[in-house]
Amino acid sequence: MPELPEVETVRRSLAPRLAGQEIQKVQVLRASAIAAPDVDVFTRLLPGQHFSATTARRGKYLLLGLESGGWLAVHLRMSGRLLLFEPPLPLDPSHLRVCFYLKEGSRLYFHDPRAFGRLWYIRPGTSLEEQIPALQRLGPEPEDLEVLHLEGALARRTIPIKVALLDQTLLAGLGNIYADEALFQAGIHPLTPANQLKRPNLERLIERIKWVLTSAVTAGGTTLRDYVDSQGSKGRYQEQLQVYGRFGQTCATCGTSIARLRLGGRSSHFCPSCQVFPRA
DNA sequence: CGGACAACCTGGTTGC
DNA sequence: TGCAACCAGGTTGTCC
Repeated sequence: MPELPEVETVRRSLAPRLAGQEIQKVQVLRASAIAAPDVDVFTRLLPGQHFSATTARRGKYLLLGLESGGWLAVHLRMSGRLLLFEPPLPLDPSHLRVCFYLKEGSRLYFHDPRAFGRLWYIRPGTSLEEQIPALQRLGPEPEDLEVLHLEGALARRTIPIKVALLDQTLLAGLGNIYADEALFQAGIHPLTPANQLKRPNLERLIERIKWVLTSAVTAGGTTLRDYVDSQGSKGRYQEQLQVYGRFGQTCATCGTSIARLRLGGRSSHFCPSCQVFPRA
């Protein structure tokens, strides 16, 4: 489900409501939802702790600060949701994976039908990178992305640019929806070998990536099916999608029928006229 | 190292 | 209607 804009929207909707709240009890309904430490340690160390006003996001990882100096880290993967509500539970209880009972009465729910999502408790004084190895391999945030970095990272990569954009070690936070949208806006065909893109094209691509992600954050993310923020509100960026999920519909720029192909196991949507495959 | 692909899970949609 | 096949916003591990 969530890419950078959705994770960021969850962070913003959660931060002010969670700050200062004390965890009274933690109930883990599916052990595999806890990546680290062991479930019994997780449920023992968190009660009594207070959420601080500090939250952060790195790529698609959401980081919730604790006053102890520790962190609760969350990756929503495909279908995860973090919701802060007063009881009763506003969701299908069969997909509830973790429940944090807060002292003031509300509850923080980790709800995840597909069960790919993961939570970590990072002890005070322990580095996030130590507990979450993927964090240290993460590429730059899109807002910090510079053309020289991208050019260097792609120099030996012959994979399609679309597949490269989904590689979180290259660039953190982009997923299938926004990769398709950014390539469309940059006029780049998704099959273009990554190392064939020259600097002007890369500059345009970077600019469009930043634009798409910023616009999507402003719109509160994209809700295709499941995604909602921590208050249950849907995003609105789906109204602005130009290619993703629009197979067979007309391109708003030129009227050509939007095409779809399978790349790296995922669907890619593009306009065959606006996004021209480079000639050898 | 780069690249292709299966695996992890569950539910919704499509097609016969 | 029933049921199999395929699809889904992500990441990781394995194999060549």
